[in-house]
Amino acid sequence: MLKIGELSDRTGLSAHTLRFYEKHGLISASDRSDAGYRYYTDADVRRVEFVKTARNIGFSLGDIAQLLSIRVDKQSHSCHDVTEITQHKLDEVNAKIAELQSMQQTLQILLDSCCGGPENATHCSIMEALEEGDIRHAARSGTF
Amino acid sequence: MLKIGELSDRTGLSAHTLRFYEKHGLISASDRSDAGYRYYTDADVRRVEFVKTARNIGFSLGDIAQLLSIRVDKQSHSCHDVTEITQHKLDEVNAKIAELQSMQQTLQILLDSCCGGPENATHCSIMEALEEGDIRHAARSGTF
DNA sequence: ATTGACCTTTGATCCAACTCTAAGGTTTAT
DNA sequence: ATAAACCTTAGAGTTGGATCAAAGGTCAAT
Repeated sequence: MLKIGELSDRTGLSAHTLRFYEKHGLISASDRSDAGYRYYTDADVRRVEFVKTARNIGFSLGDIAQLLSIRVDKQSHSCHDVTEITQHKLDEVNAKIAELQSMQQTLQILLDSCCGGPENATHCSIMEALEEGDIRHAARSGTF
Repeated sequence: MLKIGELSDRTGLSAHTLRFYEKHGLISASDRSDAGYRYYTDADVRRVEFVKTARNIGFSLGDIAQLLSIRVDKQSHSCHDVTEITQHKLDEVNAKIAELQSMQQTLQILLDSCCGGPENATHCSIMEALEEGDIRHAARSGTF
């Protein structure tokens, strides 16, 4: 049985983060000491590792909650349930990539248009382009 | 002289957002009525459009503040100053794209490995991969 | 017995870029 | 004169994923 600090050492997630995940229903300690210390079993460790792997791939905590609910009762869920979550995430990622590629192109065009030298910016073509506003459509939604 | 609602109509930015930008020093009204109503000139409109264009490309408000300070005194700034901001943004965008492409690949591999059918998830290869944790390195930093 | 490392909780703070609310004052048209 | 549509401010809330602080309780080693 591991205490939270030991679980933290083992998983590389901070104790803060582990408590945060618990608060959000992703993980829990199998037992508590009289003083309230969390004690984790090997099964708990595996669950935390599962969360960590999913998070590293890019799944949100909400996605992970869904994956965990499948994990604890695989019988009642289908492969389709799992691929649906995965496909949805992939769609999100692809949309974000497309958006960023649009920015990338615009930025590259701007850079290509400007000398980038020590000349003063009175006739800087980047500044002119921003002034004109005749920039290709650039998608924008999420924060970046 | 436009009131904030008229500027909002003209630029497509909400009055809330215009006030928000003002609070953050990006824009301002050239004048105020006795009652405190903001009044905007054509020059103000051009500045707001500049902000909007830069924002649409993907520059952060902080970046835009820098670009604006160049804009008001182009003499004292060089093309290099402008390309530096732009290049920095491009580097950020490229880094983010690389990260997302890593996620994309991982997700695609997972999807390819799974039948996605109505079979129960007892032997789902996606679940197994998450369980094993032997997933290729996936970069992670910002929120997504 | 005391030091220092650990653990507990609730609740606050951070980031960016808004978005909205509350509670009121002003302007314009009828 | 009164209603509708506008405007003002300070400040709170949103999202996601942490991250930290305060104030204290517990435990292992010396």
